[in-house]
Amino acid sequence: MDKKDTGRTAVLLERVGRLINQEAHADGLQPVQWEALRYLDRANRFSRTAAALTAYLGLTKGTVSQTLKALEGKALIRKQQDKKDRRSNHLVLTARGRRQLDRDPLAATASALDSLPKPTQRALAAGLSEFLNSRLDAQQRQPFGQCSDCQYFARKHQDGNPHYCQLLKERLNAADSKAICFEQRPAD
Amino acid sequence: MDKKDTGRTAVLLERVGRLINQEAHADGLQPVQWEALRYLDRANRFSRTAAALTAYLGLTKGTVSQTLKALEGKALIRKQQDKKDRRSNHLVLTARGRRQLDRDPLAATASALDSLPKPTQRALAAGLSEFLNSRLDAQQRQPFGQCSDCQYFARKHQDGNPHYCQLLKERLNAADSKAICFEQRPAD
DNA sequence: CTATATAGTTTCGAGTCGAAACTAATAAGC
DNA sequence: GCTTATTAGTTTCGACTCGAAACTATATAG
Repeated sequence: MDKKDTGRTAVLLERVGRLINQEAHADGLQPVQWEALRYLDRANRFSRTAAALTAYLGLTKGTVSQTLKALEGKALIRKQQDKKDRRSNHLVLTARGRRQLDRDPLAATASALDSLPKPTQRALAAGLSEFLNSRLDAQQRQPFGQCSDCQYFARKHQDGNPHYCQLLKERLNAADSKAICFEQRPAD
Repeated sequence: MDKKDTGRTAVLLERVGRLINQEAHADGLQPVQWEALRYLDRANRFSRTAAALTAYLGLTKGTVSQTLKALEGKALIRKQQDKKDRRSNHLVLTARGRRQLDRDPLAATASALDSLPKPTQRALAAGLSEFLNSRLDAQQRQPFGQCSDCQYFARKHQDGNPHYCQLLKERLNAADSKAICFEQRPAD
């Protein structure tokens, strides 16, 4: 693979991104609105805030605020004020929001991926993940990896006890541990 | 790789697309404007029209018309009326347009790709290409492959002569043959 | 010689996005 | 305590993308 080839691959990435974006218009939702719903579905309870979503998407907070307003208007999410810090809101998927995710247009992408040969699938996933993380790192953006792959994650804190986050000093149940977290820092 | 994994990969694709799009804002040009310049740089002489670009991008002709107007306003392209069919214009990169391509923000993407391990690079390129073609096919969109990989391509039409396109009935020089074509249909 | 198809433009309205100014609540310095 | 950041989030504005639909002009088919 010489320089011309990687240029070719970069164009390929651009085109695939554009294609997916075009397919992501569905049910009257914008691509970025779908992305927000997906995020809220996968983020752990510490990460379901406008600030974390802003970091995840790499947009400005003003832009994200508008997206959330639109989603709230469609009754797909709800804002719930934090008891301790009354500046901040927890974003909650409504039942309707969860139902909306059943019609996620990204399912078409996933099923197209699924019809590729398994080794191709694995290579694609690994390559994309490596590329994404290297770019996020270069831009000093957070990786938003899984909680259980984090350096602050203590597995089975004490025997029989739940897992534990040494940064946020919080207990983590099984679901929490598989969710993505804005504070996540990959272990090694 | 089960269904959940492909869902994960689909999200990865979405995020990478979004990231590249964000990086693609440079020099006062919009991502789609860069994409048009790149297209015009790679398309053969039969494919450098608004109609072909419209098919390539998968947008409506009205939208593409605006993009081209903007590029013409910046003196990066020129429209040149076809002698035979006066409805249609040939799009020509100006010298300035060609110089603009030297500052293509996609170069950052390419160099990030280049720093991945070679096998990862190859797998990524192959996987993306396979995925893209399968989606384009599903949407009945043209693949815009290289002229020389086309079923209408006659290599060295007669000994010592240039290559030849059996669809457009035109001679093809070496550069033409490596360019992308809106009429391209992959051989087998 | 009219019908229709094709290449492209224009106008409009809805939406994304960043910049910057803004409110309100919390944390930090002294 | 009291002032001064800092942080969470909203609002407003302007530039831009995009699709839909109506439009012009040229070419082709019956």
